[in-house]
Amino acid sequence: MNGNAPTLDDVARAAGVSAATISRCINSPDRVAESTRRRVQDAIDRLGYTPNFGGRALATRRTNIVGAVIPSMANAIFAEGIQAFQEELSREKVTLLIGSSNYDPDYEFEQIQTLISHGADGLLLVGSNRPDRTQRFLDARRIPTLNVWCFQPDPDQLFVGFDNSRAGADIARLVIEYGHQNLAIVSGICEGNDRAADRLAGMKQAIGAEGIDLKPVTVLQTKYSFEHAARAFDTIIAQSPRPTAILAGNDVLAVGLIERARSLGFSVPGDLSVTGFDDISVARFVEPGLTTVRVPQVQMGQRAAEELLAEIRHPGSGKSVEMLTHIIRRGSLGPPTA
Amino acid sequence: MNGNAPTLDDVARAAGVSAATISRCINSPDRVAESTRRRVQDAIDRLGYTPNFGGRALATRRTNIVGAVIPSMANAIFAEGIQAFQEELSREKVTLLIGSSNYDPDYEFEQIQTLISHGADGLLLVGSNRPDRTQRFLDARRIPTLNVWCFQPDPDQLFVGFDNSRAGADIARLVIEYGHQNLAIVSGICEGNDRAADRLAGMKQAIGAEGIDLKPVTVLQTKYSFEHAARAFDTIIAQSPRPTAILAGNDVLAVGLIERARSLGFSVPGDLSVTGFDDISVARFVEPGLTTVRVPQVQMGQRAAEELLAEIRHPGSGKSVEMLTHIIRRGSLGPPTA
DNA sequence: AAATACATTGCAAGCGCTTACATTTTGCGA
DNA sequence: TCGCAAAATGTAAGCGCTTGCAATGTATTT
Repeated sequence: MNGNAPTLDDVARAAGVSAATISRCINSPDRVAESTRRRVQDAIDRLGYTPNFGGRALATRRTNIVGAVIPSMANAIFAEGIQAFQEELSREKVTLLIGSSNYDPDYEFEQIQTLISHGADGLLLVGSNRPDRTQRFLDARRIPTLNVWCFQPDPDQLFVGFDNSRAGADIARLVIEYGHQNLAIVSGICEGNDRAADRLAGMKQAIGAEGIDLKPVTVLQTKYSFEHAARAFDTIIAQSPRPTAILAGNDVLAVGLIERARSLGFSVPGDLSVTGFDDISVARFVEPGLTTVRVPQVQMGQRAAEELLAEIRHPGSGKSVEMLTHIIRRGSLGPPTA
Repeated sequence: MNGNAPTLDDVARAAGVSAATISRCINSPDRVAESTRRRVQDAIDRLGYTPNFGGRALATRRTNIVGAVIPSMANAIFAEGIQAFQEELSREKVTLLIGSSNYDPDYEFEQIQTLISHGADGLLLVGSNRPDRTQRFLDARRIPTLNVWCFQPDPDQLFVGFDNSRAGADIARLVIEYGHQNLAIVSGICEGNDRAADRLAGMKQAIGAEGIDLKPVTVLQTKYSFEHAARAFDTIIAQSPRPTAILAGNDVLAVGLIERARSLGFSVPGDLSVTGFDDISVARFVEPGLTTVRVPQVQMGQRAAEELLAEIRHPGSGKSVEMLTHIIRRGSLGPPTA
């Protein structure tokens, strides 16, 4: 904190009223006479007073902080959603504390603990499968928690997300409709990442259901970075027969694949089709544009804020909501060339 | 907060000692006998106790929170630096609260106030020119503040950044060295953004110094987005004579320009060279790779954390540090074709 | 064995705020 | 003008924690 911050008492003295009145001025202005309110506001402005957070937290047993732990800040995947989430929160004067877990469950747990001990009234988490230890901690502390980016019909947990598996199946089916028989999948790393796992499962299931033999389908799991995607591309392109389409587990991978393909002289989708997942903003700007699954990030962020706040204010009142994804067709998926 | 959280007193009772001892166990374990410490630790674990943040903040007048206000979370520009900043902080058990200002000075002020009232011990801000109102507030509260992404030799303020103007001049000079005479600049919006303004000023100054007439140089200011860059490209490409090189104010703009150029059938750098600024991760992955100014983000984030913490713990001890940028040459800049 | 130093622990005040309750002021009808 | 309800304000008790100081216990020295 900081030594010269004026306190309620300072303001009270300056305005010639009691501390309680100042407090009321701030928290329920309508319980204070117009004239005093003006005088108080004046003093507040003059002194540059800001309520001390610790004191308030202590007294109300509420912090008006909600925490979010996202897997990564380094790419744009969560940026828009979080931004929307934050905007919605700040409309309600609640502050967002963000931690990032780097896709590591242990680190996620640490971040959660930090957030909680800093008084978060509620938590936004990405995905839903976490270690027992984490889940037990959450349960024990009865922290309102909402999971995004996934959806399960589970009455004990709150979700604002979508069915990754179904979306994965959708895009796989589309690729097959285009006539591709010879596929490869570049997935994110599934361990500890239910979104990646579900997407992959959905893709595989759809591929199998369409009567394509899954065995020869190359499936790679790799980190979400352009570099890793490029390396995955090199592996895949060495196969024979060479796949005519690559399904990527997200757009970062897909863009990495496309860039690598083109810099090696392959044409997309001429020699090779690529599909993505997420529809982040680069998806529209790579050449060719990425055919991908659109995730309603902004809407998801907003709705998550609403439901989480509801749950915080009236436990039990938050509702799970399933959002729909749809496929955005751009140029990166075309028919295979025989 | 949350009703069932155990308090110090609970632990004290469980361990059969006084609250003070528990507190000491946590904060200065060496002032407590080995045996008691074990007993206390036991009780803490058993009860799942976590210190209440508000109480602690109130008692110590320290929150161990530092705040950062970045202009935007929606693109990757600040992501790496902030990530590095956060990692450095968490090594010291300090938590980072992030706000984003959307490049709006008013909103920045609001975010700063929120951060302060939530008890931030110090602040990381991007750039240094802010409205008087903001600066006055900061001064009045004597909040340790550190500015990144820019550098000025000002003993009253703390900087960990670099000279945008010089870097802008550097890259402009390089473009001219390649033989370009007919230039355009697509800058970020300079109002309220000293980095953008400095970069632009540096570019102009270098261009003038190299004996090129500045008047006909098209200078556009636009928002940092692919879309806006694409629109700027359309304006520029309609000029005659058509510029042979476009200097972009940052990589987002540059990538947007390149993508737009290529999708309209122009070759880069054949028909047109493009340079960027920042060296964000896409810069390496667009086709062609972006020739740009490398900003040592990670290093900047780390160093900023160190200096800000120093300033917080011992006011006056934080040091400003100027970092160096250098140009990364990739394929997007080539000689003009006559 | 007494005196001393030091390590360990407890006591209690107070950090800045909210809020139930008590008190004062105001406005209005009779 | 008085009485009374309602509105406005004040009083004071904590919220959970840290920390200076006091009290106790233990080891060391003479």
